[in-house]
Amino acid sequence: MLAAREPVTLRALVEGTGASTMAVYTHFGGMPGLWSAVRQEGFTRLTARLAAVPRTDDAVHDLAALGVAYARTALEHPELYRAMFDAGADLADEAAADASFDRLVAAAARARDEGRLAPDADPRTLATQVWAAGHGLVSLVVQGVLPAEVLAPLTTSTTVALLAAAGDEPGRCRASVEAAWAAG
Amino acid sequence: MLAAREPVTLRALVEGTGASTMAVYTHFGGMPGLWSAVRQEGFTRLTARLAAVPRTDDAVHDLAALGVAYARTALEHPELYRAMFDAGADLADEAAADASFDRLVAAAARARDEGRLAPDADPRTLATQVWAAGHGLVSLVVQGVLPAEVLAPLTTSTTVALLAAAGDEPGRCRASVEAAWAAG
DNA sequence: GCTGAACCATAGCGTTGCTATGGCATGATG
DNA sequence: CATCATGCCATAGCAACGCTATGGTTCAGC
Repeated sequence: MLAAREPVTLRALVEGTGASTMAVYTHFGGMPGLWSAVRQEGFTRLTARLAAVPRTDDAVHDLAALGVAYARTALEHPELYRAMFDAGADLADEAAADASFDRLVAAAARARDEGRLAPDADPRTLATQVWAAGHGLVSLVVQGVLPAEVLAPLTTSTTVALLAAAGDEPGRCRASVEAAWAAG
Repeated sequence: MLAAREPVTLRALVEGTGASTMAVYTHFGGMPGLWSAVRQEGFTRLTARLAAVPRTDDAVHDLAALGVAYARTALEHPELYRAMFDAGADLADEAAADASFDRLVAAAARARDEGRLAPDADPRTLATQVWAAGHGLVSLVVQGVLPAEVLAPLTTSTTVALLAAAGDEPGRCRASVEAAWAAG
């Protein structure tokens, strides 16, 4: 129903499944609980996608590859992505969302430890910047404000700008990030 | 009702106004039309806020000041900001939103023309990057994912990174952007 | 074979957005 | 001045929404 852009109503949901509306309440405790489960599933899929990103010997490439996987996941199921970041929604298992973010922090830390970034660069700050910028671009694309074609080039240049500001050599950085987008 | 975080229902809206539900339909054509008008009002206010940003002789400072005004406006009325970028909503007058963006593009173009940025820097691309990154940070703060305290420093460093990548001298750039946040 | 708990189908409540209808102004026209 | 046309809104009611109370069904454990 999300993919078909149909309004997700309780009655339409159980229609055809042979179950009645009560089944939703016994299993999810109501409509908000169902949405919470949907978001949970979204973050679970996202975490699985990020976990499947292979580790290479280029930490900056891997950091960018996480961003690529993030964007691809979001664009594959835009409605799910919007549901994940829907307002006024509390996530039952916040660890799922944190796990994805921690992977980004770890990649940034590795890039720093391997000498690609300045020694005083904060991986957490950098990861937050990359994530927020990517989230902003993906959000605008997902809801049609920006065309999908600009996502790759804009995310690339923004990521390169952030990493270069953190100490990486711009030319080498751009090569790593562009390789990640080409591979993904 | 937005500020009080009450659910905006048609019946609750007309209660106390002496009018009936039909008034909403004659003036707005229904509930979607009313939300469209709310978003319109949001963009109108945003445009007014950005128009009130004074022009100095530092184009980079002015560009950052637009970002500060944007963030301040969003955080003052978080529910209005969320409504403005709500999914599945078509804006009646798209020119209002474009007007705000054009101010950002103009500021970037001025920075380039005054020699702060590289001659081949594209103002439109840079403006889109700054806007998307700011939108991402503001969105995450507005819905409580990130704490409000990180907005100023993260927006500052991201903006500096993007402008530095576009050719500005990092130290001078940071001074300009930080001055904008201190003034706003 | 009995008991207790878990689960769900049925029916119905209150509220939602929305529409059909009719009454009441106001302003132009003869 | 009388008449009609038009725009606006109050009333009443409809279909659909999320949700709950109730009772029937199923199945594991003793």
